[in-house]
Amino acid sequence: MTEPTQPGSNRKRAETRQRILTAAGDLFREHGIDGVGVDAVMQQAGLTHGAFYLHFPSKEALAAEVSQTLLQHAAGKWDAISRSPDRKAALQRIVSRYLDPVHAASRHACPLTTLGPDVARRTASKHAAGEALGGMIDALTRVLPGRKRQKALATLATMVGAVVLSRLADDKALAEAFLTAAAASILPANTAINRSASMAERQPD
Amino acid sequence: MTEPTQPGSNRKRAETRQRILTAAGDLFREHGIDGVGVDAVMQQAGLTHGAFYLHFPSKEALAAEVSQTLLQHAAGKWDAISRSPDRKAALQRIVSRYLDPVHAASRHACPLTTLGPDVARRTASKHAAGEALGGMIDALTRVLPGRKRQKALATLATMVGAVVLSRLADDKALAEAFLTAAAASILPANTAINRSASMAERQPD
DNA sequence: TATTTAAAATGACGATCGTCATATAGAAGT
DNA sequence: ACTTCTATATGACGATCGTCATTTTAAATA
Repeated sequence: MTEPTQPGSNRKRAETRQRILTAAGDLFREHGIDGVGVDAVMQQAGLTHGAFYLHFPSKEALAAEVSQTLLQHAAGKWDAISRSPDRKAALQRIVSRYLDPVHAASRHACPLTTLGPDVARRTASKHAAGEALGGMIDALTRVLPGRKRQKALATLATMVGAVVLSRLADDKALAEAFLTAAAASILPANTAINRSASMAERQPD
Repeated sequence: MTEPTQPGSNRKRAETRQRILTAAGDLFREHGIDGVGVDAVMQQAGLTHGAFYLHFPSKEALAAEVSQTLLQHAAGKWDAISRSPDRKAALQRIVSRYLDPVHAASRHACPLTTLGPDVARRTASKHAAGEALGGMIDALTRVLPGRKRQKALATLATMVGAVVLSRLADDKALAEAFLTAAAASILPANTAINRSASMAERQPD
């Protein structure tokens, strides 16, 4: 037994690394990647800024790994749900969670909607996020009636756009209207949206 | 004729202001609002950074006005097109231009797709963009079959999301697939997409 | 307990950030 | 030609940016 837990104290090292990663994930989504400095990330992780370079070679590398981690987490959840035998219920669950007003407005909203353009501008982040994005598309394809990939692409676009616009709307009623309109256009007519029934958008007929 | 052009040299002043505005519009869309400094904006406008505060009280105010201006420009174009008697052709024109692969990937893509989250984080910018956003929704409502506002909200979400995802996709084929999938889901089945017919997404059946 | 090793803290670097006080220059009006 | 005004340029401020060399702390080994 020369290595009880790991060669060195590798476990603690990995834990610290993970703390930095989650701190950055929260702050990046809230203020944008360029809106957050390395020192703010380290402070939130409970360390001083100098220790950052013990764990990551650069802020750019951190951004790439955050993009990947955040998106992989979302893709994993979708993947699990999408393997349910009741595909109709699975789709309903994915969509209504994604478009839930509280979740859409929160700091933990999908990174595609809070960091999309930021990631798109960074080659490394873009590439790191590629695989997870594919996973989300696959999960959506699996639960959509017809299982057409093209439909999944359009559906994902509708969901992402609705949350982006909902966050951008200055008026609360409009913010919710984007979400319910997107849900109505994706879900079959009979299934309703489940959470926080707000019905902010009223339309004759 | 005591004021041939304007009281002072107000015309030149307004021109300079406009140059700053367009320079900021280009740079912000390319690098994000937080990714561009005041001096970079002024340099692109052909001035030194100190003169900035002759025209704007702060970078925050500039960001708000840029958001408003860029979105108003887009809303104006949509509004004009949407008043065409041939509503079907108008819709086709708006959608196929927005989802054109060259335009979507360009530096001049819709500010909703390049600056959406940046604007959403800034109260002033958010509020400044509100009216123009309403104009875009109205224009879309006008040309959509049924003229339902709810449908317009979902359609706008699909368009915005498709361009965001297209810019984020690391693979060119996927980038174009998002755009054509969105167009196919918005436009009636018979109308086809007009530009740069690439057909990157192939699907049996 | 003494020694080795790895993680975190400290403090500094050059650059850039947003902001502004001051100086210059050039046009307008007399 | 002389004065007034206003647009722009200059240069500086404190703060923060990303990065890293150096030192301190603490854990593991002997």
